[in-house]
Amino acid sequence: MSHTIYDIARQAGVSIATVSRVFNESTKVSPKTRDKVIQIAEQVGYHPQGFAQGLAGRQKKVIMAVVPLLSNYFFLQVLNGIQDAISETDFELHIYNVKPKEERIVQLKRLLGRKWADGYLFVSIHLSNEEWADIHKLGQQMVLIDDAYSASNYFQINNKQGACKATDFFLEQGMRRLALITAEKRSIPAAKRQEGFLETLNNYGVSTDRVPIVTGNTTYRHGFNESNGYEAMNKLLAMEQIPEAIVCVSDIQAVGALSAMKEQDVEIPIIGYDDIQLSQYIGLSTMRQPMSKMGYEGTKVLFHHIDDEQSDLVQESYIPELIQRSTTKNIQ
Amino acid sequence: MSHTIYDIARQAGVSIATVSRVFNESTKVSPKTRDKVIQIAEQVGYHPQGFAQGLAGRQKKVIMAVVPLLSNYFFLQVLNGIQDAISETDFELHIYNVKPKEERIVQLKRLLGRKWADGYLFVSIHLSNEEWADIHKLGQQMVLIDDAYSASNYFQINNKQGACKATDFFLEQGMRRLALITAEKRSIPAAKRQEGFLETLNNYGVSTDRVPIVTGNTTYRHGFNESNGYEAMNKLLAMEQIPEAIVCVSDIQAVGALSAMKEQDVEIPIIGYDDIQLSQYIGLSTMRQPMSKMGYEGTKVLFHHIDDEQSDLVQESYIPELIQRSTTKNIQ
DNA sequence: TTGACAAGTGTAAGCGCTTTCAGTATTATT
DNA sequence: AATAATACTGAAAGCGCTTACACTTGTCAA
Repeated sequence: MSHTIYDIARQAGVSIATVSRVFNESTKVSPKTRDKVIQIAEQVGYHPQGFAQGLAGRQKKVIMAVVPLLSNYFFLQVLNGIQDAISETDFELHIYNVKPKEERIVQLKRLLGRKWADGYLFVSIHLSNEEWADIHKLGQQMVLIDDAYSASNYFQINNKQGACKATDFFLEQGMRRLALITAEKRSIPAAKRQEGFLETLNNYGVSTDRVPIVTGNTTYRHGFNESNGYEAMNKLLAMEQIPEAIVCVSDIQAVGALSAMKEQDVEIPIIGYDDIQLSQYIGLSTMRQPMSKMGYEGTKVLFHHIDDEQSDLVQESYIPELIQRSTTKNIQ
Repeated sequence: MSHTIYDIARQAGVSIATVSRVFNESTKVSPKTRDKVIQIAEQVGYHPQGFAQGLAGRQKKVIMAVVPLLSNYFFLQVLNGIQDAISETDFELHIYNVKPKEERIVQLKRLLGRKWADGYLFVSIHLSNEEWADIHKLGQQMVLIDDAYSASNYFQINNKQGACKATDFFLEQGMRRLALITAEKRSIPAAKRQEGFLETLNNYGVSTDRVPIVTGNTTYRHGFNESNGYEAMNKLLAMEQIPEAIVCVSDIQAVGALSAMKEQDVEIPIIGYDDIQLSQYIGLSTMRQPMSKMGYEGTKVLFHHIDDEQSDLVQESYIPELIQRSTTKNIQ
């Protein structure tokens, strides 16, 4: 039923070393022998077993992308970029989805310890420096996407700058009474975005003492959810002086905020963050991040490091781009 | 740097067999020895290498989900279900994304031949019977999700029945001048949905001779795209007698159709198909498929078959559910 | 003709585990 | 006390491959 390299070797009248060489296109094999082996292999549908190759060889020809709960557009985009880069090689991509029920760090250490792949891409896995240090110590090639750790390759997004851009946009329009819809403080991206918002106001000489910074009570996904935005917006609408424009730390919250506005029949300019697929359809202005590019470039860098362990670290921070849609078009 | 079972055995003063037994929780090991081994392993951060276990053992403890271009909500939902089922076990889930640039069947045969996993879940991989037969012959445990092949386990959706339900809904409201926005004929789901549409009309005694069945010219993804729906809708709007209601073979096309309606400032009831995430936000009525359930159940079945190779085939067809939202709410 | 070299191939030693089988120490049974 | 049963452990044989090394030819310059 199942053939091994021995079967092929026997049938082709050669040694297993030769069969192996044919499949690895490594050392010279005479065209005649090669053809014979290939012919037999095709006939019986033989392919070298991944596990045996991985154990015996120096490379496994596998890249593993480690992602958290596979659930949103962000990963899909990043994965597409990764996919593109992998397609150019003879590596396989295996995706590992961290299980929500088990402690992350334990799971990751086990995964790396099991040495499944030649290199790992961590997508949106947010760990503390100590935790990354722990992982890094395991000595596997890796690149982080959407997180940063000083001793590793990473591609991240400058959350602060993104928020600066959004805030700047409104200030340039002459608006001064801005508000921020934020998420939980312990979310680093949320914190950074908030920082950018405040800093930009300061730069423009706008006092930040009484700037409304609100979030909802729904804490699912650290507050990055629609209900949270809805609740937050209602808080803003309940204020005696309603803000002129709103910066929001995520599109999904902005979606909730928009429903709240609609209910109260008001229209306040708003800029979200992430450019989720939905935003395009509902005309939500947003900060777009170069997701697929990060995936692609990150994978390229990983391959470099697999080929040459000594190559220099690559650490990039991209700045998001403001995509203007209808939620900022009615201004003026 | 990297430890093997020998290092652990030596440090713990036992044989490698014992270390192996500790990690496999198999035969009895005295608590004392077990603790000693575990302690040492934790200390140095040892985990058995996946490749060595896979080669030596009878099980690899890996399930592989094979998916096409990872790009839409459908897979994400299915994957969530798979994930849930996997979480209940000590298996790992590896996701394999078929590369668009290489011929599918070649890729799949190679993948299975390499024996990466104990079982395979094919999600939305549509092949002909001959092709499935080829794959099946490789003798791996597998279940198809969103496709069917008689000699294999599968979980599919009854596309025809779904379309029947949608069509039925409009007919029940007394409407008779219906239209269908379809996709390319070579897409089996599209063809089945069209079949259901026509059959239902027939059942109600509505002549199907001149029923408008249209599609756009954009063939990307077999016509399952927004532009296609937009173009198709414009064709319908250009008819001398505009239909009373529209059944559409996909939500994404319905989205395009809705923009076309908006442009011409008309509102015609429409039901899409798939219940993509967006539909909820734009209020598109649609046929919802039990995606996550299929993933969950499919994985369970796969485990059964891995445990007991002889167990009976499971072949299920689910019927989608009509989700009514605003695009069908204005009816009478 | 001879030696040097290249090209092609085979032999065999692992890679890091699992698992069978056999052995020893311990406990239970009569 | 003698025997049987049980609990635990180790030795060693693979799992299916890669690859260093050795070997056999054939070719060509000297």
